[in-house]
Amino acid sequence: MMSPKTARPGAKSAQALEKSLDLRALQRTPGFMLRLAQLKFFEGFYEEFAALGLTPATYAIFVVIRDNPGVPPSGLASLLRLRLPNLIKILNELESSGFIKRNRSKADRRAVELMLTPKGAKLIAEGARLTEPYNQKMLAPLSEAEQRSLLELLNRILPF
Amino acid sequence: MMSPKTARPGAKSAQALEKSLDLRALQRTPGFMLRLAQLKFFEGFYEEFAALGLTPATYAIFVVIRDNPGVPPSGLASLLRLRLPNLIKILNELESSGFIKRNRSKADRRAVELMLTPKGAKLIAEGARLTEPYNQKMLAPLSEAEQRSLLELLNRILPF
DNA sequence: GAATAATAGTTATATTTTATATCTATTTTT
DNA sequence: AAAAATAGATATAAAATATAACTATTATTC
Repeated sequence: MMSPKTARPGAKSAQALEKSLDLRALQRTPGFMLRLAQLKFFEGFYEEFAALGLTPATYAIFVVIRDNPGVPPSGLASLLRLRLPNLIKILNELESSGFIKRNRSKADRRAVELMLTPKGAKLIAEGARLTEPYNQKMLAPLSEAEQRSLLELLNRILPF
Repeated sequence: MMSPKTARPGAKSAQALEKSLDLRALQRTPGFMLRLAQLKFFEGFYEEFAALGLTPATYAIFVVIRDNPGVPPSGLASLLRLRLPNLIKILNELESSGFIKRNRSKADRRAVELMLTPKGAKLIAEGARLTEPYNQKMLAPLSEAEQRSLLELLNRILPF
């Protein structure tokens, strides 16, 4: 078995250095830990869903439209914490790719009602099949009960 | 008492709309909830620490240097999940503002050792006083035990 | 009921954040 | 000694996010 050939005794790899640092203050900082956890989930997401071309944002958009056909862009934007112009850009792409459809509301002709096309419904159905294994991989260090607990605590600190 | 004057019966405010949407799928999606929680913490952070000129990133940088004087930029970058060039830009500002100091390592003259100046130490000490009330505000819906639990679960799914 | 204001959606653009490519100086490897 | 690797830094590109302004429609006000 080959021992790691660290030429100079004092030298430390990035990983070794992390282990030797005093990180206790950051570990007790919820905002920082949330950021790291979120980065981990996003990186994992791109790996898992790359084949389908889904991003975290489009995944959420698809799910909300699927469960709430007719939802307006403004509702979607405020829910997902996206600025409306940035969401519109994404919706334009999703529509021109044939995944969603925009209908003008009859009651208020300014308003737009969003819905999935069959093609969009198929895509998010495929994505949904990857969701469980992906979540399990991300939360692997936690028991089922702990996973539920984490989710519940997160829900509690958020408005809905 | 004035009733909200919604002229047209069918109309819904953004908030009312959120309440009427089916969000159960997203609520069971840890990655999405983590993102929302992180956004909440960041927004709250900017409000709370704006007077000190601290951002989430500079706060973390100060804390790590404070607890680990001599830490190199590369170690800091990998720990905070920042690309080195982006961190360097921040370090340049912090140094030219007199908050941190760069020393060339004697053992390896490529390496840089970071430390706080007295001015920097004072700033993070002031910031530290705001930390507890800020965290309490962000986590207000949770009991003390639940707050500890959330923190522990987050620590468990992360590498260190 | 005509003028005024407000709203939903959209486009264009600016700002900020994040990532990549390249360079110097130094150290390690061969 | 030459070649390769490393730490830091600079310049630049790409991506994400925010602001301003416009159109069409609906609501308000006088």
